Amino acid sequence: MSRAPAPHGRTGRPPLTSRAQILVAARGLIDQDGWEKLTIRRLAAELGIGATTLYHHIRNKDDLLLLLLNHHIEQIERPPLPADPRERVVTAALAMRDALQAWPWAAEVLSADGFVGLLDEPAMWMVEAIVSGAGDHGCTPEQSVDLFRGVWYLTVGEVLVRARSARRQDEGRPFAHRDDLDPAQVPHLAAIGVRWAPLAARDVYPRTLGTLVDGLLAGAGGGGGGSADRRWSDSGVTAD
Amino acid sequence: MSRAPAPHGRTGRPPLTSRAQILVAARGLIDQDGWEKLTIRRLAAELGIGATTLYHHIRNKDDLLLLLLNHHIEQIERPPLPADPRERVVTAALAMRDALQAWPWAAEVLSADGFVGLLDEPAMWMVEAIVSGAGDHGCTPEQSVDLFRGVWYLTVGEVLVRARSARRQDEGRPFAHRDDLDPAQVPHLAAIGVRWAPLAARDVYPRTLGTLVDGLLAGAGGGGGGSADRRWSDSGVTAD
DNA sequence: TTAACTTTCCGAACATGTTCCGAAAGTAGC
DNA sequence: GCTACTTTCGGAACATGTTCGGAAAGTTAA
Repeated sequence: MSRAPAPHGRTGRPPLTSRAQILVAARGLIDQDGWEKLTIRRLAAELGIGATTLYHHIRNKDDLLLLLLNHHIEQIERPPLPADPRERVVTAALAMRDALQAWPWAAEVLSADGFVGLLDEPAMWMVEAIVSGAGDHGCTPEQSVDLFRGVWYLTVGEVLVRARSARRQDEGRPFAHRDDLDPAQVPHLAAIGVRWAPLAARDVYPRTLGTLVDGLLAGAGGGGGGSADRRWSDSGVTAD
Repeated sequence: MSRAPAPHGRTGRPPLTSRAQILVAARGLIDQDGWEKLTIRRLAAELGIGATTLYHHIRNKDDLLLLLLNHHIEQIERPPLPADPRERVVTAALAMRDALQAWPWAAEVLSADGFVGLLDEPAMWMVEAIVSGAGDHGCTPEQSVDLFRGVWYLTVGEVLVRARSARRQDEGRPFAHRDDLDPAQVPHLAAIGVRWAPLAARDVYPRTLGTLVDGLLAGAGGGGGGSADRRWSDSGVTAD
């Protein structure tokens, strides 16, 4: 049942399965039956190997999902990055959001494994684009990191909440979905009442993102003047 | 082994356990051994009942955590809500953040069960405060919901990401924690390098929140004039 | 007392992710 | 060919959340 006859001076039992095969099979199962049906034992059966064998190629299931996510992000077409710093930040953030949102399982990995800091280099261009946009606008490194974090938190929150809400019956029913709200206690919520659901279903991420970015950029580079880029030049990064 | 001899005209076998007892015991276990150690079987053992019996008092484990969260939020002291709309929004948002952040398990429930829309009335004052602040500032109901959603996404993202990051070795190591970043590919990230970690460890939520709220309020009520509150008055809500 | 009926309790069982430990299958040196 | 040695494979087992079917323990009606 062996496949490759030991490529080189490799010793030990030759592998029956490769990590790449596992990823392909996992991807196939997800595309076919949905990601909820992806289970370790099922994946192993699909590959014709024992369940526990998988654990010699992946650390655990979260790790598997993370590998799939990285693979998915790698294959995203990079949008052309605008020269204008503000537009670059917004463009990259939207790409981040779309990459995660198009992925029903992203929420699992996002929440299950921290996710941040676990992405490979191929995903870094989004971060670099945002940080560089901030820097080119005049932000200090500190302010640039703050900007990225703000954008990142907003994005993660949006993707997670909406992904979870969508799985329930009614799309995005945050609060006040029911009409039993006491107008004396929560007058505004009661006034909105059932209108909340359709309102919350709209996609306002681009607008909210733009507002946040504008505010953070204005509070950083705009008023301060040209002294900010000094700290970047310490490391050889110059605004081009 | 019975406890109460059938309070009223109740029929059937008298309950050995009440939901309240379960919540108290769960709370005790969490306070004692940490919330990771809270398991259905352990909780049942602590109560001296069978594991499956719990499922006649709670829907599932997520439901249990949700009940605990609601109970926790109920006991939060409500901060005095400022009359100024903008300050009211910020105050309520900070209260929301603190309530979730002080709770190591919040992230679990947040991500595990959607969470939004599952809170009881006692938590609604935070939402009402934010929506009312927006309304009093001149936002339409639509704009008010958008404002709340922006704030909510930012808050959820911040709490989730930071909770997850904290569990790992190094606090908040989003990206660029390692120094093997290629300066040719990601110059700004490489320039920041290991400085990212301490920068990302700072709490910038209040500042980011303030910026977002200011931007959303300015984009809604500020320029439009006084026509916005017409839609609120349809439902009998007047700015006081 | 007996016979329904109702509600609560719980042991057995299932699916899942994961760990342990030994068997299997190669290569390298003799 | 034989003996190490190394690496992969996978069955058994465990903890966990959860479901199922029926036993247990009451109340009400006859």
